[in-house]
Amino acid sequence: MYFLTCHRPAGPPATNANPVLSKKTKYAINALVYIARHQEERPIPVSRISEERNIPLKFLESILTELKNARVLNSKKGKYGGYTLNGAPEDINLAEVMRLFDGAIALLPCVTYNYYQPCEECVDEETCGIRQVALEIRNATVARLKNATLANIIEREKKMRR
Amino acid sequence: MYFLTCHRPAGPPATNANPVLSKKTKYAINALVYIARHQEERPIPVSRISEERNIPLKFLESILTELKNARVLNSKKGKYGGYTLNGAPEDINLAEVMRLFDGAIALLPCVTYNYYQPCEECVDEETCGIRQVALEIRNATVARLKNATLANIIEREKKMRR
DNA sequence: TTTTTATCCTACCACGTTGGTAGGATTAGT
DNA sequence: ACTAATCCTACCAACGTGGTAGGATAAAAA
Repeated sequence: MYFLTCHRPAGPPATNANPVLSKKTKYAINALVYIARHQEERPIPVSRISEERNIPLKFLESILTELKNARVLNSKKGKYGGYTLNGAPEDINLAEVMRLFDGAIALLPCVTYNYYQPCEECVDEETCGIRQVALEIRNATVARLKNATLANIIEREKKMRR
Repeated sequence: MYFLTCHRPAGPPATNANPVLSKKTKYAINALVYIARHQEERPIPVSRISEERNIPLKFLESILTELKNARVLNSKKGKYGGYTLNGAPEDINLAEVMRLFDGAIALLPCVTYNYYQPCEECVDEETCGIRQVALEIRNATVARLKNATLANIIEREKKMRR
């Protein structure tokens, strides 16, 4: 799978690296995968995930609280408390998580579903060529993100290890 | 083409609309399309594009200068000066423009080509399941963006008008 | 019932990026 | 010389990101 290797060759100075996913979202995904992997045991406390995945404790705390409020996680307070998944690993996907923290998944605000708003500078949205491209990209991206459930990610990682 | 309609129904409060493309990039694309459409005439001054497409003059000025420095546009100074495309409309695509202004096109910094850098929190990049998903999305997105040349966008818009 | 170990809640803040504005220097046709 | 363009430097307000600090609350174990 040659296309999996994309280490940077000699080339442009690599200034402006501006990835789409916020750290918050990445932390959230990492934590969810971790929890999904260790489901059989007791609820998992934030402190453990923080140590194992090297995520700032208090920041991660706020993230998991948010996931709990969104009903992605269950929480149990007190000693031996912690977090568990609210659904099956097959039912939690990256689209959901990204939408929760980073909002819309789209190049343009006018092609989002949950957060629609027009482009101010747009003269005619119905015949806007850029919009069409953005819409196709959005549809393809969302489809892939929905397919990427926690179970799917764990499965992928198992395959890669061999 | 039902999937082209995506106006927002009753639902979540539509707070966090966080599209990927910066205004700078959108302005750039709009300006480029405009210039491509009016190529036959004299070089096109910033002021005209600013008025017609409703883009702040001084801001657009800086954008077009940047496009010129990147050799996407030619400029001609002085009276009756302005901007012209440096290449054919078939040879200027959205991937190029986006990379110029917004940098990498990717969900994660570890799947970018020109701007590669590892995820700090990543334990093992080679077997990272999230990375695989992000890489597939990147490849699909870049392919579509490269296909979206100025000529292609104009063609799309012509079709839509009918 | 006290201690321990969790979640949960509110407030705060430094830093960088975005989306501009202002003012003028330079260049080139008429 | 005038006019109409690009080009260049500097500045700035507002906002989002990525945190930190400190404690209130809850529950299980001792």
